[in-house]
Amino acid sequence: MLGEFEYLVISAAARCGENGYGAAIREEIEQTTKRSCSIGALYTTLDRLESKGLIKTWMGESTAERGGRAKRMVRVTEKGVREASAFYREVTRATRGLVWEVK
Amino acid sequence: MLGEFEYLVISAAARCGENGYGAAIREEIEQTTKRSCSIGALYTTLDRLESKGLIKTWMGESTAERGGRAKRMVRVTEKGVREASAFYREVTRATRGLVWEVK
DNA sequence: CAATAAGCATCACAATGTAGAACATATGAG
DNA sequence: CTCATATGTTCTACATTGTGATGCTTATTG
Repeated sequence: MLGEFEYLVISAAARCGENGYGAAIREEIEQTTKRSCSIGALYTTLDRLESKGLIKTWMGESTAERGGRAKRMVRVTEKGVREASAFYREVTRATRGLVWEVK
Repeated sequence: MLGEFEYLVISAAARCGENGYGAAIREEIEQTTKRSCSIGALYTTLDRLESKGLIKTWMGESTAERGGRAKRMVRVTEKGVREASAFYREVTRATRGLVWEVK
């Protein structure tokens, strides 16, 4: 089963779509979660997700911007979608009937 | 942040309410997730959740049933509710706008 | 008291989470 | 043309969580 952070990464990558790459995904995560995501955490997780076949990555070309170094592009695979979906479903099921309100 | 399995355990415990104890929680998890939950996984996690103050456990009294050994009763603390809530909210946020359908 | 049932604790190891330093490569300034 | 600065990625190390197997306790039943 996916871990929670792995889920965050896959979700962010999916949201980024066509132009998903390392640094952008990181920003996306920070925006949606409102907490900081360290560089290391991100790339380590990308490596693991790729080796499990849940995402596919490849080096893009460098762009003509200052510091426009080649980016590591990311795409979520079908298997990745299935796993993410399963994770979400499981969390949803586990929560069914609960309210999580502090009484 | 809570781990995924920790979330399953807290949720199950919350659902069990008054009569939540080790073995019952385990069954609850197996029913909602449809997959098996090993004994070790459960108790190890209960220990960790308790040491983080997310649940409180205590030994109940033994009952007059065959093998009616004393049970380890479990109650989710307010802190536990907050954490579980935060976990759920984060997963929900990360999912916003996504559909998770295999195209 | 032996057999069996229900439940719990412990240990060991695998998988995930997380931070930070180091490295690479692009442009822009002078 | 080379130095400062910006964008991005790789590597390394360690902390936290996930998971299964095995064994220990304490209860009833015959």
